[in-house]
Parts: sequence; C-alpha cells; structure tokens
Amino acid sequence: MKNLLYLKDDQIKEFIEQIFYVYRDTYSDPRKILKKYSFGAAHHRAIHLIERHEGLTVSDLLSKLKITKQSLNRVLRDLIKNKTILLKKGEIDSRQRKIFLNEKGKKIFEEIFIEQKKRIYNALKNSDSDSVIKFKSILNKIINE
Amino acid sequence: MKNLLYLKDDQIKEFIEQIFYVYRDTYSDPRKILKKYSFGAAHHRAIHLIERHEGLTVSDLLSKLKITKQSLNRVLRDLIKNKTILLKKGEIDSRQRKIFLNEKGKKIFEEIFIEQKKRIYNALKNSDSDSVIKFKSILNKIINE
DNA sequence: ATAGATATGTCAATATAACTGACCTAAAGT
DNA sequence: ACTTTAGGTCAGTTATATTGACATATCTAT
Repeated sequence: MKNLLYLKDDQIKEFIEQIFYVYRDTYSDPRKILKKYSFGAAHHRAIHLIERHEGLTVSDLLSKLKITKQSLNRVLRDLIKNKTILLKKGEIDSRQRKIFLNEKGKKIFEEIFIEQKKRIYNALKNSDSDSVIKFKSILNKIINE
Repeated sequence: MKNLLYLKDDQIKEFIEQIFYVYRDTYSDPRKILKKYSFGAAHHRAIHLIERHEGLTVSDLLSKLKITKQSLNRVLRDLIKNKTILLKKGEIDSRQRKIFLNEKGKKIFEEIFIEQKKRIYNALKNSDSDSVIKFKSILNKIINE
C-alpha cells in the first residue's frame, strides 16, 4: 500500500467510524413515521429501494439488500398486507415478480423521505457542486470496490 | 429549500441509497473473521469504537452506538468473557468504567481492520488529497446535522 | 418433449440484536 | 441527608436475520 498521508490507518479508521454514524443517523431520522405504520428499518430499506427502482424483481431487491429471500419475504408480505406495494408478473418472464409502490406506498415513501432528506440537504446546501460530485464519486468507488 | 440542481430530490434519494450500500459493504467485509471469535456486527461496532477512543466510558460508548445500556451490556459481557476488553474504574469519578482493548483485543481489532480497510483504501488510493478532504467534510456535516 | 435450471414462495427452527420496564448498588453532587 | 448519576442486571418481548428443506411454476437447452 502506498504511504499517502491522507491514507494512513488512522484516517481510514476514522472513515469507518464516520460511515457508521452517517448510516445510523440517516436511517434513524424517520423512525417515528415508520412506527406509525408498524414498519421497521427492514421495511424502510425495502421501500426506499423499490421507490428508486420501480418494477425491480424480487431477486433484484435481494441482491441490493443482501439478505436471504426468507428474510425479504416477511418484509414483502407485510408491505403487501398493508397495501404499500404490489407485485406484477413479468411480461417476458412470468416467473418474475416486479415490485411497485402503489398510491398508498408512494405517500408513505414521501412522508419518510421528507424526514430523511433534511439531514442530507442541510449538509450539502452550502457545499459547492464540485464537492458534491466528488463525494458521490467516492461513495461509488467504495461500493464498487 | 434552494433549488440547486445537485440537490434535487433524486440526487438526495441516490445519496440515501448509496449510504446504505457503503455501510452494508464496509461492515460486512470482516464478517468471517468476526465469526471465528463468535462475534457479530454488534461486537464489531463496539470494538471499533473502543479502539478509536481508548478509555472511553460506558456512557460515551452508549451515546456513540445509540443503543440501550441493556443491549450494550450483553456485548460488553461477551467481550470481557472473551478477554478482548477490560474495564478500569475512573480515577476521578469511580462510578465510571473506562473501556480498553487488552492485548488480545488489539490483535483481534487488527485482524478485522485489515479486512475492512481494503475497501476504503482501494476506493481512495487514486483520489487526490483535496477530494478526500471534501469527502470527509461532507460526512462530518451529515453527522453533525 | 423432456430434463435441468431458475424465480419465487413457504415452513420450521434458531440466532442475533435490539427493545421496554423494573429494580439495584455505589459514588457524586448539592 | 437527599437527589442525581453511572453502571449493572433480571425478565420478557420484538425485529430482523439465519439455515435447511421443500414446493411450484416457468424458462432454457438438448
């Protein structure tokens, strides 16, 4: 490993710590709203990914969440029972189930998102465009590493 | 809210998604090593914070983890039983317990860290110092928002 | 056409990590 | 002396994940 000052172990340890805090805070802000619908963190993550990738299949969602299908199934069952999402058979491959938010789901998502966005928005509002682009680029590099 | 192009809702939704992936991947890399010691994610987070803040008190750790003391207590008990950490009475305030990694704990931490650092290191090694500074600054803004 | 692979769903048991609520001791602070 | 704080613990519960086995429908390839 190269001996760059800004890549000393202490710096990396600090990043690992900060990543935990960022995740912890970003996903805990809308907890009260989720509770209103008897949803937990697992439902939240699923709803977010479904909103971002409307029509994704069950296995798409599995590979994004990286949990087992048995775990996901509980969550999807809850969301279906609650009329938050709906599943449509794939037209090309009818084994697939494509997942969509229905109207109620979209409203719940918006309610969650309003709470959750504040933290990110306020953190970025005084940053210049270049900083934001670089921030995003590093996040992507970490994910695709 | 200002109507900056790079702060549109879609951009913020993407950040929320990326933050999840970054946390998911960064903390799942050393899972096998943790399992070797019968530790889980909760032990990992505690060990990391203790290494970063040697001598922190139980309540310091609680406020970093943001879990209940009953939850933390299970984790600390396991770590003590395993001889990974030790608690010392505070000299000034003897109600406090200051938490340290002992020799075994330091070794386990290093083993975990070697696995965990790769992802961050590889993501940052080709970034310039300015990008890394900006990345860190935005992480901090998100946490302190 | 049929054999094998894939996408999804489900049952059951278990593990992990969190929660609430109650209660306790020891040591500070006032 | 009284109250507050730091920490520990018991008991019960909930949320989220796991492993393993098995079932069904559909697609793909020979």
